[in-house]
Amino acid sequence: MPPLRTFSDLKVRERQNRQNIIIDAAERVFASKPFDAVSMRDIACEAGISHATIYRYFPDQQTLFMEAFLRGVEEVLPRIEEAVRKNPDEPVGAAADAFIGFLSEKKHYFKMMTYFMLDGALDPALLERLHAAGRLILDRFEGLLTERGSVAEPRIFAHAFFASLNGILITFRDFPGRSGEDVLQHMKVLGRVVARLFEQGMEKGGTAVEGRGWEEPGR
Amino acid sequence: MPPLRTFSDLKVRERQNRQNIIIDAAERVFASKPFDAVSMRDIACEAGISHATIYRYFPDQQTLFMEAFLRGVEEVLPRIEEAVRKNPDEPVGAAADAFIGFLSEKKHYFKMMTYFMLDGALDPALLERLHAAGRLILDRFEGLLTERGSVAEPRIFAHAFFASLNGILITFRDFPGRSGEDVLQHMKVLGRVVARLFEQGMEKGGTAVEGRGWEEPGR
DNA sequence: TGTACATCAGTGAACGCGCGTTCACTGATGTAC
DNA sequence: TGTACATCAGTGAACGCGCGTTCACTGATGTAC
Repeated sequence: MPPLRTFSDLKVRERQNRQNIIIDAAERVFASKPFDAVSMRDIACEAGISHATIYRYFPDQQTLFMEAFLRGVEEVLPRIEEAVRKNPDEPVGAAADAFIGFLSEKKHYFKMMTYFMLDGALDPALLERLHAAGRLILDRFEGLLTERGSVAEPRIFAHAFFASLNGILITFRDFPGRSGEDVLQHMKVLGRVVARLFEQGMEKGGTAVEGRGWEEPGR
Repeated sequence: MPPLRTFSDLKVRERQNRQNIIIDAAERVFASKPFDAVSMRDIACEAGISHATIYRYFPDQQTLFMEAFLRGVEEVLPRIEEAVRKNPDEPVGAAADAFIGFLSEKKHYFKMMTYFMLDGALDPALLERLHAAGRLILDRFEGLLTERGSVAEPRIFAHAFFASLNGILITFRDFPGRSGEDVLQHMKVLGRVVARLFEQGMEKGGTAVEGRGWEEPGR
């Protein structure tokens, strides 16, 4: 956080603080009810302001949602780093564990990610921010995998690994009649299985499946 | 289809036909616009009836959606069988390919599946039908995997494989600035990578990751 | 053959609701002269 | 010191919309007597 030198700086900071309070409120609301049921009025109520006030800080709902989501990405990366640091003998498994643990604990981030991925009618500028965030995670996964061995197309493996972890989260979250603890345990087991398979694949080396190259947009 | 012996049979059949027309219309609407944007009025319009008429055939929206979705499951299984039959030397990869190809072609089924999995507020009876459908697919995947080798907990591997394929679909569908053909190609490559890793894991044998047992509900 | 009745597909209008967003306005604070 | 003005956070009411669902009703068909 840059120091405050002028009254003008303070004004900007205060505005940012107010924006943050709204995002905080949005996260709490997202955490408390299904995604579809979250309205601007709910968020405003949680933040203790009128719903009209939100529009003084965010141009529309999608932007607010995206800001809230991007916080999740900022948070998950340090979690992965920490897990890798603590488990140097099985970094991929630890990363999978951290990823699943975090997105399972903070379900609203995952719900938002799924929503954004699924609906597709996002403003292009917001979409680019979403993909930039995805690329950060892919970069980290690719780094972890290439430490275990060398394949012709490591990025493909990173894509597949990332997708697998997402799939575990979407397929098994909210399994009915299970405690949250059991579900988390099961998802983590699946994450370990996948991580081990990818590690073995990297150690075995060789080429990825034959197929055309694939450039991520904006890379 | 059972033969028609009585006028009463015919009446039942005709009612089923009308239900099917509504479900057909629903699928066409789902295929044409984002999930959130599909309304009962749209579906009625597509079927050429008043929206009130739908309620003479389905008690509510969720039930109609679920009926439409379950058709997808009925369709995907034969596709998998056919792919396996045609590619006896790499059944897992062929199954992954068929699964991804089908759900990518019929995007609305996948959208519905994601919606149901994500939102969680389903009627219990409908939820059970959803899980029964999932179990059918898991059974088939488990069978394919165990043909390649033996592990302590094959069901865990089937779960992870199923989840990975779902993850590929949700993570990479609607990649912006790509033709549908490119995206499908990429997803299929990822599916092959995952399939090969699972095959290798099964061939290598051994135990799944340590973890508590996991019983699917209703099994 | 004729009449009264039952069944049921189908319908347009209406209900009640909640949504995202906008607007005209208030009121507090700081500034220029 | 006082006054006119500018800025801007915040607001309640309203707009316009579309949704899922229900309701009272029509009209066609078959049935009982």
